Amino acid sequence: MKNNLNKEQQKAVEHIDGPLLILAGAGTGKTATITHRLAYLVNLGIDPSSILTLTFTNKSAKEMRDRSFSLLDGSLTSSPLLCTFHKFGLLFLQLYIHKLDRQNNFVIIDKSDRTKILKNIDNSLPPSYVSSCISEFKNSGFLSNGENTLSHIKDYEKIISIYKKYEKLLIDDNLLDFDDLILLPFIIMNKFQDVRNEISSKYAYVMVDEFQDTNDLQLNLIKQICSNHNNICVVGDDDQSIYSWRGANIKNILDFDKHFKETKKIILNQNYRSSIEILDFANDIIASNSNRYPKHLKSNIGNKEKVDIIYSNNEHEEGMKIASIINKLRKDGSSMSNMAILFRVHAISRSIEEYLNKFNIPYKIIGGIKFYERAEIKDIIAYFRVIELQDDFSLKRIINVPKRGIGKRSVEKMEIASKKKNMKIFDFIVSSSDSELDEVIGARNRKSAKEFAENIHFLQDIAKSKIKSLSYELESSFSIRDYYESMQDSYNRLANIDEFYSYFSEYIEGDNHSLPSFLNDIALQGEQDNIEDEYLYLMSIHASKGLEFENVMVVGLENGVFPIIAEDVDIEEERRLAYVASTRAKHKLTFFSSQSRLYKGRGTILSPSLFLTKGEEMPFISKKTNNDFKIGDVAKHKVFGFGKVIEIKNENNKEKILINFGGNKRELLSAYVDKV
DNA sequence: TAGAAGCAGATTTTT
DNA sequence: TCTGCTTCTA
Repeated sequence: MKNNLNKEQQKAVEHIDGPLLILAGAGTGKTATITHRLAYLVNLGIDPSSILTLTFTNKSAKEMRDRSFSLLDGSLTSSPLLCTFHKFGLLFLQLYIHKLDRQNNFVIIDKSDRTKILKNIDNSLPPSYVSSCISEFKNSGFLSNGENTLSHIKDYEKIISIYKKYEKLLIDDNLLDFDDLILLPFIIMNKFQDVRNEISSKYAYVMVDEFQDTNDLQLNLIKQICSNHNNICVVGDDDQSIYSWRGANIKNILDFDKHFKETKKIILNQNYRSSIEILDFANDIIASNSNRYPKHLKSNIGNKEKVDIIYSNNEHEEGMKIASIINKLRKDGSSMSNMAILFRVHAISRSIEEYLNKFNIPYKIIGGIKFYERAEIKDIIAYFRVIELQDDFSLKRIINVPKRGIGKRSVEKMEIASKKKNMKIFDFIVSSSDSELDEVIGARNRKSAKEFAENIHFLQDIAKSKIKSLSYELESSFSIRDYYESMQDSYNRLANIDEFYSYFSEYIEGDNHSLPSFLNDIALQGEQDNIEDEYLYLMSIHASKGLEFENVMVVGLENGVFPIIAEDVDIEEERRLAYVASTRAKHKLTFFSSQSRLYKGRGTILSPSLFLTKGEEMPFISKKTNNDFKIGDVAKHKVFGFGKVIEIKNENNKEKILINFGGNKRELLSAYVDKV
């Protein structure tokens, strides 16, 4: 097996039994190490199918699969399982969900489906808030009928009651949300020792990527899987833990040796990505954190390109500067995809876009609505699901799309009537006589419901006999194209649908690929944001994790923007974000900081981020008391200069003064203005 | 049932 | 300031 690993990486690769924690700093060859280890185990004669590797994203699962398979030169006798946590949960539940008296023809719902369901149950609390509470419950191992440690939550009683209704609805319709894909496997293994033993002996070697991002439930799941052997190898970087707000618990990696006794720890320090200058800066930032394993990244790449900090007076000046720098790089022949613009909050990208447009710089923003979250795609998927499963949830989505007169009330009536008969709505439509159905929804709606069911039956036959033409037949049976054609934004919608169809036909032509497996696969499929050469990419720092660019520009380095300053914000996590952003850069790193910015609809005066000033100056959260201004006093402001105080008022215990700066009147908090 | 008008809320979003 | 959602109106 060819390899050019360093000593520490090699040590990690050759560790076989017992818990191993690999602390891999940014750019230290984490993926190389994990994939080499996988190949190493296989080359020792260990059955590949007994090796389980878990990741968080489809993208990294694919990358690891490709890399480890290429190391193995096709010498595999069986396949190692290398997939996301959620995919593992899905595969598990297909085999074992019957233990909970549920069937394995479940449908996976996404976040917006869940919000919609919650809204229908009770709209008196914000559904998104309830949704995140439910996630929190599920991810801390809370069961709908069990105990919990979260009773301090606001509106607790009410949320629990919504939660119980929600769970009942999921069970009745055999739906699973994303959290269930982890929670239910945990519950099953926890309850049934035989299953736990079976799984643990099947997967005798377990690896987990990005371990710093695991939540409590995932850790517990891993413990179950490893209960027979403790052969657990995790890779991660506590300094890159930036998902605490999604339940990720940094303690999982910091206290790893408490969870798994006799852990061997290997630290990868040698960075192969960034220049010394960039690493010095990044090391310097992260060194201020106390919740971390002390470590210091090293690099042999010196290029004498300093880390730049560029200040601007406002966001326009900043946009202009960024666009001209990029334009110059482009003229010098640099590929657009070698550069990236990163920000903490999407809201500040607008002003930059304005100037990129002015300079004709082609760019793309990563983030926003994902392909599979688009309404038109979800509609088509719902049709496919009705064809395959006839589940109520999908049926309700499309029974009136395109409009066929079966409105909300009619659906409600059918739902009640079908529940009485313990049937799916679809089966109720099919099996009821005309007069029975007329009693529920009236003759006119009965006609279109029956017609709908006939069309679905026809498509079911197509799915069996010539599945390749399913999308074509779906189009013509339901005039779906006409429906979207009439909508605004029809061009994009139709293009999305076409893309979906072509993905479907590609998929279906593969080996052993059926409609059910297609539906399961796409349920967990995120968008593959492939970086294309001809575009400059703009993205949040979160979205940049795992990527690298020659030239990285980070904008909005101002207290209150980055770092965000608020009561519930963990400044250490903000610092980790600064660390992640910095370590994306290979050759050149530039920070932009503006003295004012139009933010949340207001022109705001801002001070340079404490990540740049090392915390020497933090007026945004300063305890400075109000100045004792009088009308007529001369005041000095760091940006607006000298002016005369013309009005003083007190609002919410804050002194505000109106100052005349040479004809320009501005109202400012007096704590930000000096008396002269 | 589409469009207007009014309103709150604005951090990140691997599955 | 802008967006997305709810409520109102024709």
